[in-house]
Amino acid sequence: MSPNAFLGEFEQMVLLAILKQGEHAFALEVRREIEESAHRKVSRGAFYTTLDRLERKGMVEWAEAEPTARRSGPLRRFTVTPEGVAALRTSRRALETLWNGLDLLAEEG
Amino acid sequence: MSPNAFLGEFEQMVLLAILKQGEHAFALEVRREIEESAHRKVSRGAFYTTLDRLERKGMVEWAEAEPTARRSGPLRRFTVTPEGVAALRTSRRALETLWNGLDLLAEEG
DNA sequence: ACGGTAGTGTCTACATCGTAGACTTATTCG
DNA sequence: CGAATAAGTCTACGATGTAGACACTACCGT
Repeated sequence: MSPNAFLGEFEQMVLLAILKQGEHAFALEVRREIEESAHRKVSRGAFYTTLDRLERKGMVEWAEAEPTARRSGPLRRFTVTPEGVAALRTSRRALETLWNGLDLLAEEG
Repeated sequence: MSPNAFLGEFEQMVLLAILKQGEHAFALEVRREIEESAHRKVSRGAFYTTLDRLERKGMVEWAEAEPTARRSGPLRRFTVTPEGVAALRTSRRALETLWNGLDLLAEEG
């Protein structure tokens, strides 16, 4: 994979939300996870566009699942690849290092 | 301030690096701080462009300083505003919440 | 003194990421 | 059947990330 495995912040959130749902997460649950954790609305467009980009980077994979209720079309279940986990780690470390020593700032308000 | 106080990842890094340098940080030192912490090159263009955008958002302020050595033109010293600190906190919390419970993933490699 | 070199900062241009909303297709309910 | 609902696709555009060429000034060596 390209060494330029940079991840945007929203991309990180999507990856993390998938991981939190355990293997083979469903879209709806992932979106809900992000909305609750980040306290912000996530539109379908934003969500799927980001998911597609992550797939193109090889950080996410998905498989179809059988429809279960009130749905149609292909139902996807997502998984984060090892590359995705590695990229996540890299991004986190960079920020952690910078935050190091400034943690007091993170506590207030 | 606008509710749209979103910060990109690089913007966060710039803000944090300024804070780490203490009040009135110099550009060179801030850049170096980022390069060392994130292990990546930071071009002048990327750096100043981001700084200007942060200033427009009211998250960074700067003042001129007297030249000290081997320099020319206006020498700037940067400061993060309270709004900047608040935005930083918000961004951090969103990701922290998502990382919560996945910390094992951050440790390996 | 003069050109080379280095330290700042500006400007332009483009790639990538973030985001909304309309559109499509298919299922359930009345 | 038609209305309401759900999952996913597509298009388009604004916000961020990033590089490199320019311009200006100060120091150095010859």
